[in-house]
Amino acid sequence: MNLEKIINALNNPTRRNIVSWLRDRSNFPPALPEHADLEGVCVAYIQEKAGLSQSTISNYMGLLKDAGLVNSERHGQWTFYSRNESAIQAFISAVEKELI
Amino acid sequence: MNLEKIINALNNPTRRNIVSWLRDRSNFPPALPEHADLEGVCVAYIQEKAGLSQSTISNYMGLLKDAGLVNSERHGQWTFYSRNESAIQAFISAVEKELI
DNA sequence: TACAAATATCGGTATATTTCGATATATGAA
DNA sequence: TTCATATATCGAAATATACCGATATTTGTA
Repeated sequence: MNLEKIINALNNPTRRNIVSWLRDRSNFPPALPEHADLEGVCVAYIQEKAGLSQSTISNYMGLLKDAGLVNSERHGQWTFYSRNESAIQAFISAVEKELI
Repeated sequence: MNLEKIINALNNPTRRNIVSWLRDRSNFPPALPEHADLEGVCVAYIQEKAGLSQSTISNYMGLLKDAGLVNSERHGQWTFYSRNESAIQAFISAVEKELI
């Protein structure tokens, strides 16, 4: 758990939004039928929702992944990102421990 | 409650340390006798503990204050900073609400 | 009033972050 | 193998942050 990296990753409103949006698949367009049973959301959908360039979102997802806040799985040409719930919980606990 | 400002203020290890150190007065040298009944810690003590320049710490305390995480009270030539517990608690709650 | 101490503000340099467009890579399909 | 699609990486410009030393401000005291 790298608190420094996590706070850094969350020190940006779009990245916080992404983590929040990923709570609910219905924040994004429906998955393609062949992806129906896969977890996570592809980069293109996140990009569309965030309204920033493809490269920026790819970079953001890399930061969130590197911080451990999201998981990624590649399936064919797509990378699917989903929340890492236990890491998010651990982060909250760490903030409480460090601050409270 | 400006989450953006707060996360920004906490996106620095020294500033997080300061908020943490302020939990316990005994992290600093004893107060002068004439300040014995005052809440908070003066800038010089915080500076000494942090090991950064006076201007940097003054700036940091301004950021923490502006974010609402600390209170300040001026008494004579001294400014005493103390934690704003309710703001800290509100921040934790906001992070939970936004992320969890 | 003059001085010293504590803190705040200013101006600057080095470094980091934001965000983009262009390009590279990987993969499925024709 | 060639092409199109999805994603990742690169290089750059604009902006923000981390700190510092120097200076200004405030206040108590000689």
